[in-house]
Amino acid sequence: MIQNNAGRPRGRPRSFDERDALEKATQVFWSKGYDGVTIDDLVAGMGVGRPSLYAIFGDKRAIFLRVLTAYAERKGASAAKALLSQGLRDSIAGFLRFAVESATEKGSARGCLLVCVAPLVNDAEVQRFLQKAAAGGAALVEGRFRDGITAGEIPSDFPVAARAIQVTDFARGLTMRALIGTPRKTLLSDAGEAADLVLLSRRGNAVPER
Amino acid sequence: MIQNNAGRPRGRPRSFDERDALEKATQVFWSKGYDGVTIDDLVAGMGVGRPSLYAIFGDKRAIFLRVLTAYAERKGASAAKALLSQGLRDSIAGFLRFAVESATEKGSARGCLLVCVAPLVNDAEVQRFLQKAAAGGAALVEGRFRDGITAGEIPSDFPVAARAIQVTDFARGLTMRALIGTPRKTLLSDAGEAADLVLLSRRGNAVPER
DNA sequence: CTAATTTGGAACTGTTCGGTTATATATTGG
DNA sequence: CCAATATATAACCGAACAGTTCCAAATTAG
Repeated sequence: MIQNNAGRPRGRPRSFDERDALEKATQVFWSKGYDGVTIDDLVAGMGVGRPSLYAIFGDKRAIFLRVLTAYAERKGASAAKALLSQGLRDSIAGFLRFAVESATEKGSARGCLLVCVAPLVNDAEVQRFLQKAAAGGAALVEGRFRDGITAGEIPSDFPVAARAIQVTDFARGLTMRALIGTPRKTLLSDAGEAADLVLLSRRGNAVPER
Repeated sequence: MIQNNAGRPRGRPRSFDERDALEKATQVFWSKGYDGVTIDDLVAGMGVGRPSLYAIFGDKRAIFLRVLTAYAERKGASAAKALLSQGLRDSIAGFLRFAVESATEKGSARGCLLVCVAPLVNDAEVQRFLQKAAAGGAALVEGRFRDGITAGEIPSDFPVAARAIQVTDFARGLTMRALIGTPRKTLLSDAGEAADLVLLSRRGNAVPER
């Protein structure tokens, strides 16, 4: 009773790290899609034995939900960081560049779990989650636009909500094109031009570079 | 030997129409995704017996390739038609509106076989096809922009290639959002704003309505 | 009407899959 | 060292699946 604080949990210790196993599961779903993944794929990819997998993580759907939330959290944090660049144009360009880079990273599958694979999962809870995530992403960008207004980088009548959605739609488009094999170079260039476009004022003058 | 021109092909007549069966197969793949579809799904959905299915259409991959090409042809033709509206802004808006409407049609699955489903198919031939289709779509829009220059609707230095790609990226973004359940109304509104955006001149004045 | 031809339906076969069970292994508590 | 606990490995089971075979049904040719 006294010895067991911070002590190990009693029985045979696990041969895997739970977070690490979930990250590996992310790659499995990411590369094969939800329906394309079998339990054996997860067992092999996660380095967790079948019974342990069921006992600790649950079935395929439960694993996917955990993977999805963890992935969304990480990606959301990175995206928010990308938006923090000095200068509005660099922030938006950074956001889109991040989308492209993470969708074309070597050693990982192309595309994005949130953008490309999760939407095809036929599950109400997943769909709700994606709607929340999409709204969150747009809100993040919209917030950066608002800050840009405060900082005088864009006029106060800048249509922040509409442009924020357009930025996220661009991210989706670029990410889907990454999935079909469009080269990173092309997408990075397109991301830059998209950033320029969404910063055009309605009256038409491009936002000046900082 | 003389009677048999235009005559029926000899044995027991088919109980299904080949084109119709392929259209039904389209809906099956569209709603369930490639990996989510079993042969029994196709048998049930197409109204074709299992042995006939294999004999006439081949296996799942072969069916999907036929479905994909037929779908792309139809969709490409419809998209081209949508681009033919009088006035450039109506053309681009019509293109995006068509994307949204076909991705939110009642009685059909949401999203788009080309944009949402096919990119996840792990198949080199499918990927090549999608790259061609993507390039074709962008070329279609770019051609419309060029016509707009000729007609004096946009200045001659309008960045036709970049904006064409942006239009197709918007279409992808809108279509993916349709898939996760974004309401048609919202998407239609966003499509309109996207059309406005891509028609802004680089110096910033919106293209005047015709 | 009969033979030939083609499709349709049902059943069959070997494989893969999801999930569970039985048992061996590693660790803590006493 | 022994009991208790927790994980790992392997094997197992029924269901689902892909693809084929067999035979009945429908049609044409003669």
